[in-house]
Amino acid sequence: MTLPLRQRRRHETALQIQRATLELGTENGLDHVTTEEIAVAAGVSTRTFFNYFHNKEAAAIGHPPEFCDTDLVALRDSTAPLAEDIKRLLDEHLNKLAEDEAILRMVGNVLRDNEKARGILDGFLLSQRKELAEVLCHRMANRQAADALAFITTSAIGSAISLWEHENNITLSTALDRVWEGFMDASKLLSQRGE
Amino acid sequence: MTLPLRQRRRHETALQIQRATLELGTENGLDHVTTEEIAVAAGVSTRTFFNYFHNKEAAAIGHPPEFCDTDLVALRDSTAPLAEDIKRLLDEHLNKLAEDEAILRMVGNVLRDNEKARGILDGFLLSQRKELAEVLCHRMANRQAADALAFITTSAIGSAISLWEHENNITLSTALDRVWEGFMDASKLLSQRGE
DNA sequence: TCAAAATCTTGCGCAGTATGCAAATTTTGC
DNA sequence: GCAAAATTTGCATACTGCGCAAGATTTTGA
Repeated sequence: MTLPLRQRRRHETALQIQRATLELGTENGLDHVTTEEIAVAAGVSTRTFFNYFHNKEAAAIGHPPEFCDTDLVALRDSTAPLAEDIKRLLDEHLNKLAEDEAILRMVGNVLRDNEKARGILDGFLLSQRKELAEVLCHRMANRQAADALAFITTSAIGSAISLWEHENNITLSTALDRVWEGFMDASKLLSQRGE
Repeated sequence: MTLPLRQRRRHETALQIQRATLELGTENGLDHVTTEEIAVAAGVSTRTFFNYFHNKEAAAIGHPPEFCDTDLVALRDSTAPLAEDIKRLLDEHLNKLAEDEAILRMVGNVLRDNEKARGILDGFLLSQRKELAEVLCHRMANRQAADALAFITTSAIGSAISLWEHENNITLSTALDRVWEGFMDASKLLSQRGE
């Protein structure tokens, strides 16, 4: 836990920049705030801003948490029903996301009307999906099915966050429950009388 | 079929710009080509380029086909098994996409390493997903399940294209078959012993 | 058929984005 | 403390995207 000063500073500055970006960005939309304004608000020079992030959209997204390695291993080796195991992984992951709801909400605001930010987030999801598909391959022979499950799983996270944003008085956790239930219902509907 | 000259011109110029963008973009990556180069290649001024598209990434994506209205109505009103109906919709849609495989392949190239372009495409998919979820709501009580199905459906298109790009000697249609089979398998796996 | 109205193209100018480079500053290890 | 390593910063530069107004083209309607 005792990282060198330099690394702690770096981490902290990155967070400050992300916060400044999100706060200014949620007010009037990220497109209407300049990188210079963000840099000033974060207390660094414009040039330094670009040392931390390639662009303001990346700064808004920041460094979202990845799937926890131990959770992935648990998913790979478990023999419980697949749906239960995946749901457990999602619950764990959402707990991490729920640690800073303020940021999560602001990220949502920015994503709503910024295509570039969505693209950047999409990149993150893509790599998570790949990682997950790799793990799921160990539990099923069919590669395409593993990809499909990975797709369903990662998109459940986004759907849950979206539901949590739009409904009032709902926790992230119950939002995920509702979304997951929807996916389970959808699975049943698709399986019915399928050839 | 006899549109005014102005509209036909407009449509044609848009296509020329898209082609120029994709051809230059696939060579060295879209980031390494300037809007001015694209404009020159397309035979218009830089300013006109921006009259047609907000940015070069949007020019690369162009105006992808949407779900056909009659197909959507058919899906809504059919009483056949849901999986069959959705597959039929997807087949129709992919046929339209397959009409210009050259463009489709170049779009894929550009998307691979351009976040902004992915974000723009994501916006298209989002609206398609909404449209589809609206339709699916008529066939099931559960809103979340409709959203989930819409998600699965639209992502099958992307997966199919991706598979078609990476495997040699495979048609778009058979790529979709494989992907869809994967989704069906995934559905069955999720349904097994689910509470 | 022709002139007015509507629409489109283009050049110019300007604010903002992003990066390379080198000097100044800060942190680290000793 | 001090030299080496890493970081921040200002400056220069190329590119993006759009407002504006002038000029060109197409459509409309008599």
